[in-house]
Amino acid sequence: MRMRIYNTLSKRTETFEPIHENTVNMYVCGPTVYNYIHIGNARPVIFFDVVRRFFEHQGYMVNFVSNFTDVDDKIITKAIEDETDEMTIANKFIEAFYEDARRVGSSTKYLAPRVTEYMSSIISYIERLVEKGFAYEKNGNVYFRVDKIPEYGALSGRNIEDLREGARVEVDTEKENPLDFTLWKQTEQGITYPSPFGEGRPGWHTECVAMIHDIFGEKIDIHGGGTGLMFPHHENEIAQHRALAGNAIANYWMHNGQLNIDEKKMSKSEGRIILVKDLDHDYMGYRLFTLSTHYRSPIDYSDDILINHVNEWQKIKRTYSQTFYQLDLADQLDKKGVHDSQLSKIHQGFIEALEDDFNTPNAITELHNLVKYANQKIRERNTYPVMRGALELFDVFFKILGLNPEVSRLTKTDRAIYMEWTNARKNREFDKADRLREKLQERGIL
RNA sequence: GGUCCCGUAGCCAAGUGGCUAAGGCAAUGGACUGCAACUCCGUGAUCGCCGGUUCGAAUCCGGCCGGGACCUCCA
Repeated sequence: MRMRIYNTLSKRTETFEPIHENTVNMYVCGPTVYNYIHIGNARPVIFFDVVRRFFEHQGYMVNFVSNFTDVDDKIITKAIEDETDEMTIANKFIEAFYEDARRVGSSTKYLAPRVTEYMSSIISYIERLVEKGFAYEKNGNVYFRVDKIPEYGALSGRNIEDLREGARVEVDTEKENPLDFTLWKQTEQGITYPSPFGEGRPGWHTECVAMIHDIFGEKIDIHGGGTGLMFPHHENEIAQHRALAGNAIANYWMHNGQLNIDEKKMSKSEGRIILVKDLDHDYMGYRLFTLSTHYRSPIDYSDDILINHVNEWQKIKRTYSQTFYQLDLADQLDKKGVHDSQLSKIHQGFIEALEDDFNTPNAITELHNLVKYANQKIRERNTYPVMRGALELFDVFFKILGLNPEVSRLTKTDRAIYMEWTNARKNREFDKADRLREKLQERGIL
């Protein structure tokens, strides 16, 4: 079976055809580093990590790139507030981002270009847009001529006419068209960079296309990000790249739905915001929660819903560790597992779910099926080869989903306590058995 | 005002024209257990409402009700 991906640009589910055989070149819009990330920011961090893991599992070589926006008004404001410089703020929150990404189980081993490292590329990209007549300079500011791109709006399902009608009264009369967006901004406050248009800063929309152009040198396979970026950010990226290269930069555009809190969009001003670092629950439970809804649907966060998934994760983890420990106790951990028809069926269901536009909820259903099956085998006697097979399958699923049960081999002490407990129960020494049981529970073995 | 999305059991959620509408959490009955926990087996749905298309609709079309997003460099 081939992978199928819903392409926001065509509004259809398409079979994935890589540009280069067995390779996936993908780019995901990263954060503006002026604050700790919130749980909504974590959704793409988790989801696209799974996308990468699954492609890799399917034998693709994945070149994953996700940027850091480290030049931005919000960073400047934050630097002034904290009486420091922009670089300090950016560095601090880049570190914090990596820490949060690891907390939620996502890999941080990928290329993460920063705007400050690509300034000359961004400037020359803008220059070329001006040369070709797609952009114009006014008083040190450079704007993109939206009218020059007939397809403008195709990604987000709008057209220039609708946008014009809906546009609020624009104070900025410098623009030829209120919909034109800023490529370069002449500024006095905060860090500035020299350019042929004067001292200033780049607008937000050029960095991704300039980086993709520089790093990949051509159109990429997948461009991803949150729905909130579809308009105007991704629309503007496409417009710029159509202007220079005549294509939409990426063959497949993927967008993850928004995360809401209590059915409303997260809002800092209304105090409805939860930072990843402040989430006082099991992060694997949070990851499971995120993956339990299809990525394109909005997802609603509440403490109750999260606890629901934290419990779910506890159960999965318990089954995994019980399978692991029982095999360990029987010295069967290093033997090869047997994959019976039931395990094969579960495995196949899991892969098919993910091939179908990354249907993680259905993949998780197969994980539950595996949990049930493993538990049944634990209760039966002499099923070690199948238990070992189940454990191997758990490992495959966990690797793809980025879940980590953190179970390691029993120590000598662990084994000794376990044996003692078994004996105490056999000898009907229940007081002793209860004390040992408590110990085993503390060690997470029971 | 313009554009668009969603409404499936107490909660989360899959399914988007066709066998008895997946799965999980919670609840509850039973089995297992020295007791318990864990686990296993069982128990739950007029698919927001009304109408239409069709041999057949949760799935398509229309209307209504309810919730939400975007049109402001918010993932």
